[in-house]
Amino acid sequence: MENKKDNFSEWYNEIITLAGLSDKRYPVKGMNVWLPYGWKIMSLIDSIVRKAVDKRNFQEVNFPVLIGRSMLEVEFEHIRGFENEIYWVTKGGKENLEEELALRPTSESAMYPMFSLWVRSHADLPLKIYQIVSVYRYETKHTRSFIRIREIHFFEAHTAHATYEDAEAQMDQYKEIWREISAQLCLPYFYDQRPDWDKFPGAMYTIAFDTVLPSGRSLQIGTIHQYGTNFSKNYDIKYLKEDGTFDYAHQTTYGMSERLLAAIIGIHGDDKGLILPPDVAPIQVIIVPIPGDGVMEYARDIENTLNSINVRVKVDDRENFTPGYKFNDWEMRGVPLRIEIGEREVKNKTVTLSMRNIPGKITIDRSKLIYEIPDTLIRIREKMMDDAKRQFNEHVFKASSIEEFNRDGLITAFWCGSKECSDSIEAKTEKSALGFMVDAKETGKCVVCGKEGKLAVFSRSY
RNA sequence: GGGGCCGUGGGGUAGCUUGGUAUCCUACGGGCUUUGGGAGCCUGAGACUCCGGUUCAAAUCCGGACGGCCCCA
Repeated sequence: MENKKDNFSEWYNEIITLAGLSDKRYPVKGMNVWLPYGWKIMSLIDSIVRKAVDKRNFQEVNFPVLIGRSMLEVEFEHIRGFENEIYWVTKGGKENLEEELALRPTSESAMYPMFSLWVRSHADLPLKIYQIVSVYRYETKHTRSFIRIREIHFFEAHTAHATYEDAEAQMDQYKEIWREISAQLCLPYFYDQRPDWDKFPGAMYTIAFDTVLPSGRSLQIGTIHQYGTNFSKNYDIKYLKEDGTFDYAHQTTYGMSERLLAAIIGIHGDDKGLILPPDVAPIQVIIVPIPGDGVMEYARDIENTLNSINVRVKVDDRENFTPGYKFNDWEMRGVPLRIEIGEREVKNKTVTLSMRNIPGKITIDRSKLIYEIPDTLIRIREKMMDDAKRQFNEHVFKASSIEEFNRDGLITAFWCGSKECSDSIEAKTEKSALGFMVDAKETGKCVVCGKEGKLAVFSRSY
C-alpha cells in the first residue's frame, strides 16, 4: 500500500479502491459508483446529520432534480455563480423542449418559488427544511473521488425567518449542529468568513468550516450562508406581519457533502488503511474466530450479546482465509475494534480485544463485555479526535511575513481584507485567503500592505 | 486556448530503443493440504484503445482519431 505521508494523493486513491468505497471506472467523467461499503458509511454520516437537524425541528423534504430555465434565471447574481457548471436538459425524446431544464447545481431556485407559496404569514415562520440528494456541477477541473466530482451527494438545509435577528440566531444554531457532527466524525476545523468575492453567489456572507488534509491542502467541509432578504426579494417570499404590513423573509442555508467522507478517509487513515470513527463504521466490532473446538458457537453467542446492546457486529466466518489475512483485511477497512476468539478464550471464558488505533491486545472476561465494548468504542473515538487535533495543529502555522507562508498547511496571518493583497499572496505562495477567522479578536498589520488588518487563514485548497 | 507525458488481462506492470511465441505480481474459478498476524502446491480462464499506413510479419515504426494525466494561460 502507498505511503500516506509522502504520497498522499496516491494513497488516497488506492485506499478508496482497496476498501471498496467507490468505483471510478464508471464511463462518464466525474461520476463514480458508490460501492456497498462506501455507501453504508455515507448513509451513517447522513443519519448523524439527520438526527442533529431533526431534533432542532428541521423537516426533511425532497425536491425535483429538474429546474426550469426561467426559475433559475431570476435576474440577480446567484445564477452567475453557477452558469458555467450547469448541465442542461434540452430534449424530451427527439423533440426540443419548449423550456430547457437544468439539473440542480443547488436547490435555491427549485425551493424558493415554493417558499413563496408556502409562506403567507408570520405564523408560517420559521420554515426549516432540508434534503439529502444529488446535485450536479459540470466541473472542468481535475476530478477526485469524494472531493471534486460532477454528481455530488449533498445535504442542504434552507430556512426562512421573520427577522434578521432570527436568521442570525439560526446561523449560531448551525455552528452548534456542526460542533455536534464534527465531534462524532472526529474532524477538527476552522470557522472562517469567506471574502466577498468568494462567498456563495447571492449570499450576504458565507462562513465555511475548513479542515486540512495530510497533503497540507485545505478542504472545505461545510458552509453556512446568511442570505438576508437577497433571495426573498427575488423569489417574492413575503409574509403578513402581526401589524398587517408585509415584510420579506430572512433566509439562511447550510450545505455539506460527501467531502465529509473524504475528510474522514484523509485525516484518520494510516498505512494499513482506513480508520473509521465508531459512529460511522458499518461494522464497529469484527469477531475473528481462530478455528478450534467450540469456537464458532462461542463467537455466535458473543455476536448475539453485542447485537442486543445495538453494537454493529459481525463474525468473519469465511473459511478460505486465515486469521492473519482477516486481521489485515478488516484493519484496511477501518473497523475500529476487533475481537479474537480461539480455544484459549473459550476455555477461560474471555475475549481478546484489539483496537484499530491503539497498539496491543487486551484480554477481558466475557461477562464484562456489555460494559467494556461501548466504553472501548468511546475511547477509540476520543483517541481519534485527539490524534486528529494534533495532526491539524501540526499543519497550522502563524506567519508574520510572506516568506513564512512557504510551508504545507494552513497559514494564519494578519490581512487587510483587500483582493489585491490576497492576489499578491497567491502569486507568490500559491495560497489564497480562505477568509477571516470568525472567533479571532486580534488585530495587526497586513502582511502585504501593512495596513490595519485582522487574523485570516490562507492555504492552497482542494 | 498553448505545451508536455501516457494508453498492455479486473487492478498494478515488463516488453517498445534494435519488428517475429506478451513477463511478473495481485485479484478470480477448480482441487488437495492449511488456519493465534497477509499459507503452500497443482491447475484454469483472462489483455496489446481504435482506424489507416509501412512490412513476409506491428504491442513495438509512421499518420490520424478517441481517452486519461500533468503544467501554463
